[in-house]
Amino acid sequence: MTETTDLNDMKAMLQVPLGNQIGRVHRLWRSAITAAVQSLDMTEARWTAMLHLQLLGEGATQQALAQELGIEMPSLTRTLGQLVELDMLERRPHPTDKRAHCLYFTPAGQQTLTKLIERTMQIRQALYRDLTPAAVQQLMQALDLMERNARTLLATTAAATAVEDSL
Amino acid sequence: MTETTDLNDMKAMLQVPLGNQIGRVHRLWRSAITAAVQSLDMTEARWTAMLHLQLLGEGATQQALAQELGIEMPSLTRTLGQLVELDMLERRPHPTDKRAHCLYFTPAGQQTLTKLIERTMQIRQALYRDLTPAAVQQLMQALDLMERNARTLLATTAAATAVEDSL
DNA sequence: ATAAAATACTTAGCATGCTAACTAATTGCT
DNA sequence: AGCAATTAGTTAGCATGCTAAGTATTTTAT
Repeated sequence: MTETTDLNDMKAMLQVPLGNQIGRVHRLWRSAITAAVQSLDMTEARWTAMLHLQLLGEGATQQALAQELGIEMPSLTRTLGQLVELDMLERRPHPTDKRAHCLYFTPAGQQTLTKLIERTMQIRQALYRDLTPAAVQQLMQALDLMERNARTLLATTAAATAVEDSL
Repeated sequence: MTETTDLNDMKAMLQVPLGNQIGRVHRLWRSAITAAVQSLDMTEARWTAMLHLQLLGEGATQQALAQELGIEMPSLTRTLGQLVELDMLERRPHPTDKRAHCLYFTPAGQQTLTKLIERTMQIRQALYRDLTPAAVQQLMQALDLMERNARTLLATTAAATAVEDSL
């Protein structure tokens, strides 16, 4: 009996469009942030870059920041260009590597950062409403697992699919 | 002591860049799918529309499908245009409402759908690897909660921010 | 019965992710 | 030392979400 139930559970699990739910929550979360910070000339990509630069510490390279954010360099390049244009950040030459740039906040950027931290804290609070710290923890762990699984999958799928289609 | 710990937990929770993790997993999940179905001329938006049309049943309107997908009409219009172009779907006039279109699979669309179902099942299986059905369930519940919270927040934030900024 | 409001859909254009392809600098191998 | 491979960054262009604004139809309210 238990075994049957487990199998059913497993089957049911595969029907759940979890990926879509993740996408939906991501879009909503993005909207919520955008609404809260647009008056600071900030968009999702911009405030994310600002906050994560602070986490890494000023002086980080673009490469390091891209890694931290989990996005590709070209995506970041565009956003950083905007932030420089807005006088939030500046790119300084790397002390030893002439290819690399190091990122620093401008005074205006520092001010904006402070407000940003305040507001995103508030938004997180609202989004996590009714979620226990334990639940957030679990959520994070489950997402980490899915991230690892996805990376593994990506490393192997392309080739396999090509073979399959040639049949 | 317990109280202090709870407060610390709460504070720690607010530091977690969960939103970013959600975005990251979403992008990876999208990549995994795209890799698996690109040989069918399918992209994330396209296969999602196909599968959810099947869930709703043929004959659904675009509006109904947009709701099911959790996206806005213009996003869906574009994707449906592509699917019609690819001879996967057709838009037929609604029997009573001249504004609306009803969606149906073409024979080619039916065939593609079958393969799509197979492959996405496989991918889900891979992504859920090491996650128990209970964990998936919890993940889904937590995401639902966050979705509701985000919707509530969105309904109120814009106005509040405007006021705050005027100070 | 008719004018106003709402609804289904489309079109146009922005934001942000991506890959592909390029330059310039660094590292590594012989 | 010198050429090949790698790495940091950029540019160009696609995919897919969005909002704003327009058209045609339907519903609602007077």
